Amino acid sequence: MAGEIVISEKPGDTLKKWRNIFKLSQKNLASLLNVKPSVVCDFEKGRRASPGIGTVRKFVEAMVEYDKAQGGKIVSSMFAKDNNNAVYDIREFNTGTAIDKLIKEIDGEILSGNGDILERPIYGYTIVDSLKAITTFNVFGDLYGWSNERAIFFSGVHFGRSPMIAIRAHPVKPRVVIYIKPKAIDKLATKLAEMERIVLVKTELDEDEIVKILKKFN
Amino acid sequence: MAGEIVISEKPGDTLKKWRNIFKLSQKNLASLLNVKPSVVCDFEKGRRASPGIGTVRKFVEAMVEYDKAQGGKIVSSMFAKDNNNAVYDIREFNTGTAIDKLIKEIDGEILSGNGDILERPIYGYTIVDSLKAITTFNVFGDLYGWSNERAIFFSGVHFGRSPMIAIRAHPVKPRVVIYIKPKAIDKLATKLAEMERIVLVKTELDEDEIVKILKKFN
DNA sequence: ATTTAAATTAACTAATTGACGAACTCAATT
DNA sequence: AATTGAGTTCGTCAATTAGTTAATTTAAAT
Repeated sequence: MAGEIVISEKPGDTLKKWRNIFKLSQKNLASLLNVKPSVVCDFEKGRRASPGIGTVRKFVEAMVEYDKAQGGKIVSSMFAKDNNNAVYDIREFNTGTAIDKLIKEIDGEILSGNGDILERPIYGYTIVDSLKAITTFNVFGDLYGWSNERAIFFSGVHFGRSPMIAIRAHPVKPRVVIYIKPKAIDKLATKLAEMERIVLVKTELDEDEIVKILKKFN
Repeated sequence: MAGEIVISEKPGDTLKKWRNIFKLSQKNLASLLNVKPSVVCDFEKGRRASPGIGTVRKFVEAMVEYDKAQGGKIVSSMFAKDNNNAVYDIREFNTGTAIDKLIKEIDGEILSGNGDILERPIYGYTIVDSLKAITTFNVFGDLYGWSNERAIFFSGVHFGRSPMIAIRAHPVKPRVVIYIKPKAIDKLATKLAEMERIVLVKTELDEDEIVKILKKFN
């Protein structure tokens, strides 16, 4: 939404489009923003060719909040992630974190990967239930946040075979794959990790502990 | 990327993060933008609390173009859609188009849906090969662009059963489903469409013709 | 044909941005 | 110890934005 507005040729048109989707009049939206309706019009008509991102944010937030107050129909149909409880947590960092530093923090054991790959920075992570991830339709598209310079945690791992096969099949690859309390590690998993030059790690911490630790990163 | 910058608490930090991902120095990026390095720094350090979206766009575009010139490594690993040829076309409109108007334009026959639902506006469409869509991992997550107020075209339809079942299973639903040259129409398909209050349509035009027609919409 | 609501336009401030350039810090080389 | 390079800080200034009021046009609905 915000991204579309910024990138679009005519931000005003896109703003208007969204206002319509949220079924708001200019007056209506203006009052949510505590400004006069003419302001809304000016932006939509492109009189302000390049609004500040603060303004865009205000617009977006006002509409989303309004929708939330009405029961959140529109937004919840847009981001149906809630229904998809395969993803346990997903977050982006603002500064890069070296892979080996992350591994140390979560008390991880390296199964595959060495040398300078371990010093590469990553910029986010995803924690996902491997079974649900594979059985659910829309997971693999949403698994990756903004960049693929990230870590993916899999919980509910038996032998670690399926997750690596899925990664192998998927065009976008993470830098690090971490198995949470795996029962065992299949040979093929490490082999595939090597082929893809992905750092493969296991940890005995559980999801909650991991999230708590990763909160420290920014 | 652009969206993340706009939304983030500290746009400067996020800009910096992306500059690092693209492996550019401030000086380097500045020269791509034809400005002095101090300008880049001022933005990253947040001296301009709310830069204009034009500025953000310039930054993003400069980095993406630079990457493209280098072979597009970073961007292509981010957006790996090309590899996924299940999606034939996907686009957003800026203004809403009434469903019945669209149906008329593509010479469609309504199989399910009536009354005021047909006047609802939609804001985009996706054309997808139904077989590939179902066999490919990451399609159903990416099928929807920015809003679900859209039409989905399925090509390669035999009885129209599987696509509707998939839609039934998926948490986000389109407003209109259009089968391109279906061999036949399963009863269950129309029943499911009614249940979901989705307008179901068939057309005898092929993908190319449809795209050509939809180009007119904005 | 009238009325009303919604949207657009215009004229005008005050605040902020977008840009420069010069001076400065802080590591890393040499 | 001197030099380079990357990044930071800041005073300055024209251009633009964010906002106001008020008048005007468009579009719907009686």
